Amino acid sequence: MESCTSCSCHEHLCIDNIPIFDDLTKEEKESVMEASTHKKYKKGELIFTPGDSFDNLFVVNKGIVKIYKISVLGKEQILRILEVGDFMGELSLFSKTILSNNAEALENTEICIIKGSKIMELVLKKPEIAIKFLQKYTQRIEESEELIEQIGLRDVEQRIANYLLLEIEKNVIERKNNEYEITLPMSKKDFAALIGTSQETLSRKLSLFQDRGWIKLKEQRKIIITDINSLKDIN
Amino acid sequence: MESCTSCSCHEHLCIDNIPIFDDLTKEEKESVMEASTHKKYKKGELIFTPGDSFDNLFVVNKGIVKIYKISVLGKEQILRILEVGDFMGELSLFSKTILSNNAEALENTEICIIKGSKIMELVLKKPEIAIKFLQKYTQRIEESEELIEQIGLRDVEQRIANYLLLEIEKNVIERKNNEYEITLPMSKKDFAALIGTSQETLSRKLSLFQDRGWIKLKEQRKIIITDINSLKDIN
DNA sequence: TTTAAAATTTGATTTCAATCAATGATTTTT
DNA sequence: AAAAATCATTGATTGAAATCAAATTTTAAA
Repeated sequence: MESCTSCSCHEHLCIDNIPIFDDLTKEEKESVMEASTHKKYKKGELIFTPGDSFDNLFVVNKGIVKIYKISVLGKEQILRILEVGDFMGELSLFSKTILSNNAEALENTEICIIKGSKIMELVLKKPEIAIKFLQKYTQRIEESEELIEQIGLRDVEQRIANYLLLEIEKNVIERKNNEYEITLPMSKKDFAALIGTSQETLSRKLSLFQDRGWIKLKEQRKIIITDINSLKDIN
Repeated sequence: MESCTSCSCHEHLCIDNIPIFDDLTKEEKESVMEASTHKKYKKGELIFTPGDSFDNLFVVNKGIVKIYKISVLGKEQILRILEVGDFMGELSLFSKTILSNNAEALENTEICIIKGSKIMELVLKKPEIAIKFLQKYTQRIEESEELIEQIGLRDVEQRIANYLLLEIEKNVIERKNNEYEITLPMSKKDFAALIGTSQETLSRKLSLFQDRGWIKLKEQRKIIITDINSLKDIN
């Protein structure tokens, strides 16, 4: 693979960030990368909006992206948060759909854009890749259904508790006995939009959790869980 | 293909009901059917519940099935309604997931159960099948995300209107000028659980729509749309 | 058919969360 | 460092929909 001196991007990193392509040979990876470009987005910039129609896979190479829907009144519902290695735009990959979501960079972000035709070619040639995509899609469906469950069946306190517990499962830094420090990957405003509530209600509930001795609110995005069992109990 | 005299099922019908397998040869179809069994469920019977773990694809051959989640308080959230040709259990097909939803027959239903290993074999051999699964999954994700949008961003009136308009798009029997007759594939109770509201609220809103001259409520499951534009306007 | 069981509708009331409003705290920009 | 903008908290109020309760209607079963 050519070294990447003529551009500021990191081609070799991009595909290596996507677990789906792990099993490709070096040559195959290079061939995919040849069919791809890079793009940078500043914090707050829109990557795509409803009505756009691309035939590409967008891979997050650096930064964080939110995928969301927005109502005529301006209320947001976040569908998911993408971190490094996650991809988007897959919905128009195998059927020619028009995108119906918004994607916005939550911080300065680098996106690697892989041509859809290249992916299709790969899938047709290597069914194992197809299987991996199917597994990823399966996971996506499950996550969507869990969000439906949260919004449809749980109250705000339960949704917050659920989110915090999930964060502990993957991200945590344990401090001392049974204290866990979470750093939100987004603002509280976005956190509210993810769990389907308003920022005011979220703020009130988090204060309440603190009053109850379940959590400690540190910096804007830092929360220390002090009583994990109580969070589990309301769930 | 052997004629199906020794059993009451209709093996030849089953796979023919699934568009994904349209392009298979006769031999391939037979080979799939050999790896499948049939099962009948009475109205109200559970087909699977959370915690179950099958490695099979369940195809609806006759009847209607609801896939749903249920809260500790007994509140239901329907994720989707399956009609003839739709399938379920796909989430455990390509990754070994434990099922997290409930599936219940809404009327007497026949299910065709295809071994997961057979599907996997097919996908590995014929990438076109993989593509078709990917397209189907894409559609599933979109539908889930639309449900999230409905529940998260729209009020009950909008959700009802949206559902009615979607039904018109696919199922309608047009009567006379701009009047459309819809037959719900489920009870109003289930309709409520699908759009994330209570049966009482749904009933009130439908009566309100009727008072406004937008619809006429006929039999329990029959609704005549008399003013489609008003339904579109609140959406 | 009669009875029993569900499903639906309507009424009264409560509740959770949204909205409106204002202040305070952070972060970003100039 | 100051100014502007964004984000977060807290208070007061409203509102949409849930819940509780009971009556009707429809469907299924004896």
